[in-house]
Amino acid sequence: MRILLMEDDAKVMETLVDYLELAGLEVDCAYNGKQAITRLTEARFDVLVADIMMPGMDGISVVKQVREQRLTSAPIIFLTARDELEDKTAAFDAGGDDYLVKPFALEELLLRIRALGRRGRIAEADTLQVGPLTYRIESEELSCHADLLRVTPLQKKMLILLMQRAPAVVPREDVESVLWPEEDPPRDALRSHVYALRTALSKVGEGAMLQTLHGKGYQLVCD
Amino acid sequence: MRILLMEDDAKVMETLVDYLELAGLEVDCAYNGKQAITRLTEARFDVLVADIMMPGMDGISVVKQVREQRLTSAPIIFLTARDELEDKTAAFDAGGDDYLVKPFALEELLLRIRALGRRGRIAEADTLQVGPLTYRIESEELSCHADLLRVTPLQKKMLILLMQRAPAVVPREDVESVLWPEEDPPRDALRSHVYALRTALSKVGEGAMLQTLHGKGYQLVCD
DNA sequence: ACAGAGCGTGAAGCAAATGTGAAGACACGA
DNA sequence: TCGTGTCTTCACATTTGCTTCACGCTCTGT
Repeated sequence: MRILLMEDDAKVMETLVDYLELAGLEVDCAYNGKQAITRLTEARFDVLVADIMMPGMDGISVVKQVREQRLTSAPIIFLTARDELEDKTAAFDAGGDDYLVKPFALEELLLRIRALGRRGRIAEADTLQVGPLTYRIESEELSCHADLLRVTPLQKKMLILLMQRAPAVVPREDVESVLWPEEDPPRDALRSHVYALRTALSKVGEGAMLQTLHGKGYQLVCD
Repeated sequence: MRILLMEDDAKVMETLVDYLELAGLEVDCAYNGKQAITRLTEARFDVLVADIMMPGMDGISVVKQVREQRLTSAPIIFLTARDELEDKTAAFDAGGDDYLVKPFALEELLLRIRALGRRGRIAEADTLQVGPLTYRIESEELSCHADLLRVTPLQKKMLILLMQRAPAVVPREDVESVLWPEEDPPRDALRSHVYALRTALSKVGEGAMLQTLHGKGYQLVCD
């Protein structure tokens, strides 16, 4: 089971990682919200564990963004030092699934991770499919019909995002914040990448799948 | 959202039922394990809430049986007076999804019910339909009969509003405040948009659906 | 029936968003 | 060091969508 930890305190992080790895989980770390979002676009996780108090962007905002952009459907467990009902409400409203108040037993965190992970893992797929497009998650291969799609890393990231959200319209801002999580998005780059991706899709006869919705964003359509 | 409560204490049960029903949930009661299993074979629930201490058959055994027999895949929340880690381990092992120690705030129970219920719930209606018109909410596609309806964003917004309220008459002021929520509505724009929308509907043979009520507003009619 | 307001119709104009393609900037490995 | 692949920028063309305007028709109340 793969876990993503969001925690700014290096010491706490180390304790958590040690314990969870000892328990046989694969653990990945993010020390702030931006790192977390980046990791989420790169890999798949079964459960997210987020400290609510983090510098720059608090955990709740991160989770809100993650849920709104549907970066993952994995369950999320919040950690916090405060035991106030308002905090809990905010956490659950943001899309959290569980809430642990410090200090807590590490065993209990493990229990709750396993309980939530068990739930989501049932319906996990190993490929993403939209019409003739296929993305094999393990090998990270993109293909259309039977042909391998040759695209650059950024274009691949963009196409995967569109496939994850298909057939929904993905706002341009969402695409930008996934492609450039750290900095401000470059001025005209997105247009060029969309153009390039569409050209690549045209070569396998599916250029029309990538639609622009003027003023809104982009969308993958079938037929 | 439908909840099944398993609780042997009638007083506690009453408190829980009152609170949860006030919060808008549909609540069903079982005073022991056998009743619970019976109810589970009769109806579908989104979340189960089980007191661990119940006479005859304790909550954990009930849940074990429920999970083994796959009577439901709905998430289960345990209630208990004991805050021992072994109890929690047993609860999660049995197939529980959450664990609340008495005394707890009713609000917190509600939060956790909602968090878990949200996860499993069947998707809400995903299309809007008025006569031959269909709006697929996820892909944001408008179609008439089988043809895709090509309209501009503002026209789309207007048509969706009319569909949502159909067959009611929508006052012009309402349309304007939806189309231009921030500023004052432009002087003659609405008329042009209605005209354009009606033209678009005519192309698929449904121009007559969009009716004008002189001095009142607009309306979608079928036949 | 009459005046005035509301509405239909179609064209025109404008600003913003997007498409397009080439050229430059940059990092990285051979 | 060079070459390669990738990302970004820029300039220009094109499209899209919104608003305005002019003109004539329709409806409503008196």
